[in-house]
Amino acid sequence: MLRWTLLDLRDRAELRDRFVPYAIQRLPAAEFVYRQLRQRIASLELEPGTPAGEQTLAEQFGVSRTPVREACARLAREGLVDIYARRGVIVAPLRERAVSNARFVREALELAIVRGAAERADESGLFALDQIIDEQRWSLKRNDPERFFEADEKMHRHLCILAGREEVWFVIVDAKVHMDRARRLSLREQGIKKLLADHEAIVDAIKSRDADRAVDAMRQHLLDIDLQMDQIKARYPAYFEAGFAVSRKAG
Amino acid sequence: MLRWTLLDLRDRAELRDRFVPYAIQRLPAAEFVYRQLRQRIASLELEPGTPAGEQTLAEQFGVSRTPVREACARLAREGLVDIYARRGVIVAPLRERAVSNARFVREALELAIVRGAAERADESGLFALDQIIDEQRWSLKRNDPERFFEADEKMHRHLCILAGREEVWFVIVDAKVHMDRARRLSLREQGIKKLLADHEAIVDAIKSRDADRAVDAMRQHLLDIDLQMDQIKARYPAYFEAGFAVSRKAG
DNA sequence: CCAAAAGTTCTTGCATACAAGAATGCAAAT
DNA sequence: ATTTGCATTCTTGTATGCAAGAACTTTTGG
Repeated sequence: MLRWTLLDLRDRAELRDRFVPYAIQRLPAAEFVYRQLRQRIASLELEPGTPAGEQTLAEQFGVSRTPVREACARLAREGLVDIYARRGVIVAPLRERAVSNARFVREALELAIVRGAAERADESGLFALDQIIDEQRWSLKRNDPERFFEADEKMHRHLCILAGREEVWFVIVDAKVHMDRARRLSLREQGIKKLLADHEAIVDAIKSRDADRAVDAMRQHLLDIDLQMDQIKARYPAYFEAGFAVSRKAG
Repeated sequence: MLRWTLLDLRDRAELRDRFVPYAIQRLPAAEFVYRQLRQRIASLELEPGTPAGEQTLAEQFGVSRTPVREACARLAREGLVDIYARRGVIVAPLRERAVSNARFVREALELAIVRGAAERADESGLFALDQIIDEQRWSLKRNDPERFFEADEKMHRHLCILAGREEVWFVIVDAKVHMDRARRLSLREQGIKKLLADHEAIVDAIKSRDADRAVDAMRQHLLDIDLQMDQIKARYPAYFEAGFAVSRKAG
C-alpha cells in the first residue's frame, strides 16, 4: 500500500497550538508569522497605522524575508494590512465598509448554520455547547475578555460542526476578522454581559429545536455590531480610515 | 498633498485583462501565475491528478520558483491543488464534500444577495442585467459554453453590485471554484439550456421586485448541481477523489 | 525468495542577493 | 515664494542557492 504525506498547510497548522516556537513543532515559518500577525491585528495589539516593513518583521521573528513576505501578502489580500510603495506594510485602519461586508457575510452564513444546528445537532454536541457557555459565564465572572473571545470563537465554530458544515467555519473566520476589531472597541464600552445573553438565547433556541427562534437570536446577535458602529466610530476616530495622521518627518 | 500608491494586489489585478503578458501590464508574476493556474484548473483544462512541480511550472511560465511557490501556496489553501512530499504539486481531484460545502456557502450568500438585488436594484442596473442575459442567449445560440460561463460569472457578480455588496463577490468566487469544475462536467451532459432558463427566472423575479420569488429561483438554480452530482460522479469517476490511479513507474 | 535497512534522489521550505520603482528632498528656475 | 525636475534612498518583487525530509531503490541478511 502506497501512501504519501499530504502537506496541506491549513489542516496541518490547525492541529497545532499557537504561541509555540515553530522550530519545535515544525510549524512552517510563513504560517507562524501569518498567525501571529493576524492575531495581533485582530486583537488590536497592533493598532491601525502601525508601520512594519518586511525586513523589520523578519528580524523581529528571527526568520528571513521570504516567509514574512508570504504572510504579508495574505494579510494584504484579506485587507488587514495595506502595502504602500516605499512605506512598507502598515496595519490597515478599520473600514466601516469592510465591517459592514463582514457582517453581511457572517449573517448569511451563520443564519444558515444555526438553522442547520438546530435541526441536526445530536445530544453530545448539545452537551459540548453547554460546556462552552459555562466557560463564557466563568469568563464573565472573572472579567477575562480574552478568554471570553476564545470561548466565543469556540462556540461559533462548534455551531458549524453541529450543522455538519465544519469547513464553513474557515470562511466565517476570514470574514470575521474585520468585525473582531470593531468588537474589541465595542467591548470597552458595553462589556460582555450583552454578548453572553445573546449566546444563551441562541443556545436555548437550538436546544429547544426551534430553528426559527435560533435564527432570530443569531440575527439579533450579529446586528448588534452594526448598531454600535456609530458610537465606536465617534469614540475612536483614530482607528478608522483616514483618521490617523500619516507620520512624516517635520520639515 | 501627500499621496501613496496602494499596492492592493487584488484590486490592482482585477482591473487588468487576463491573458496579457504580465511584463507589459506589470501584473506581478505571482498573481499572473496564480490566475493562470486557477483558471486552467477551474475549466478542467488541467485535469485532476495532473502533476506539476514548482520547478517545472517556473520553467513553463518563464519565471523563478518564488512567484510560482506563492501561487501554489494559495491554490493549496483553496484546495485546488495538493502538495505531496517528494511528488510535488498535483491538481486536486473533485471532492464531493468540497463541492457540497461550496454550494452551501454560495446558497447562503447568494440568497441574501438576490434578495438585496430585488429590493434595491436601480433601473440602469436592471438594464445591464438584461444585456447580460442577452449575451447568454447569444452564447446558447452559438453553442459557445466558454462565453456562456463568462456571462454567467458576469451575471452573478452584477447581482452583488445591484445588492450594494460588490465586495461579497470575491467571497463567492472563492467558494465557487469547487462547484465550477463539477459544473463543467454537468454541462457536458445536460447542456446550457437549463442554466439559461434558471437565469431568466431569477432576472424576471428581480425585475418584478418579487424578492421571495427571486430567492426561490436562485435556490433552485444552485440546487441543480447537487442533484447532478451522483450522475456526474458515476460518469466521470476518474475526476473524483481516489478515482485516479497514482502514476507509478512499472516495477 | 522475502524482509528490512540504508543510501539515493527529488521536492519543498527558507535564506540571501539583486533589480526595479516610487516617494522624498534638494536645487534651480520662473 | 512656488513649482518643476532630478538624484537619492528605501521598499517591495524576483532570482538563485542551500538544507531538510520523505519516497524510492538497492543491498544485505535471514
